[in-house]
Amino acid sequence: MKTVLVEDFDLKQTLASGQIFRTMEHDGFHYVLAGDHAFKAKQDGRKLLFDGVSRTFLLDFLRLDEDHAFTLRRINKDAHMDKAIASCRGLRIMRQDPWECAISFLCSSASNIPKIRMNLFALSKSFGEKIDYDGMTFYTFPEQGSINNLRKIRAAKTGFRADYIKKANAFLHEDSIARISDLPYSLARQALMRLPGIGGKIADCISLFSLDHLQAFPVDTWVRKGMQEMYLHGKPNEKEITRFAQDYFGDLAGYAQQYLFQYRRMMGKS
DNA sequence: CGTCAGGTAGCCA
DNA sequence: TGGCTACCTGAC
Repeated sequence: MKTVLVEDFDLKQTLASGQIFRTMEHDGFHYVLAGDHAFKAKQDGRKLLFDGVSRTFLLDFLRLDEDHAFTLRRINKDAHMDKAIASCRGLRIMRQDPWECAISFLCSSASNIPKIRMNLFALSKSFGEKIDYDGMTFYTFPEQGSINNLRKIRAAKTGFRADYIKKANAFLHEDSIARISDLPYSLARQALMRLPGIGGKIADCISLFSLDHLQAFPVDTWVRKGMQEMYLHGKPNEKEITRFAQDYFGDLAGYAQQYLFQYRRMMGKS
């Protein structure tokens, strides 16, 4: 078991913030499946115990290489943010693989976390490769281009999203992903939105969680409600919400979104 | 049983 | 541009 010292980090909170879905708890550890990695981790105060991946991978994946206190100071703009930060302080935005992230959020439309999770475990089992880790059997996330059988995509209970997934599989090969990864935020967003099934919200999730565009501000139904109550009032449309958020929170708008959203979920508001 | 989800596309005014 | 609605499926 390896150890790394962490500051302003909360593993549980980070893994449970709706960024990734292929996780499970077992025997006091969090097991995380990401791409073809399987690892486990456990936090004890400032000590983060982990096994299964290199320290380099872990620090990058969990964004432990950034000065998080600085990030939090920059997004702490008002009393709402101050409260959210106080209760979610260790939440980090992870750095996922864009391909897995795209398929994950294609599964997310009009769905919920348990179901998205089920879809992704099923797709991995169907198209990925078996890996035995720590006495358990897991599956890697399918390689780019390999999710190419509509019948099997449907068998993963993806419903009306199945065609979107198949088309994304055809388009998102190594070259196109590399090209999109090199684009600035607004162009990457536009490029992603050319794929069927990817609108503004999903494009923003992919931008924020896998392309290092921390200014991306995904607006889903919960964020819309929250922003309406806290900042905008009336009936703002998605464009107005986004514009406000990016003006107000600046280039870390996505971080602010994660905190407001997570805080709201913790408070159990609906 | 209906209703409803962490959205999007397609259709219509 | 703005306002509908259908869409698979599982969970109340």
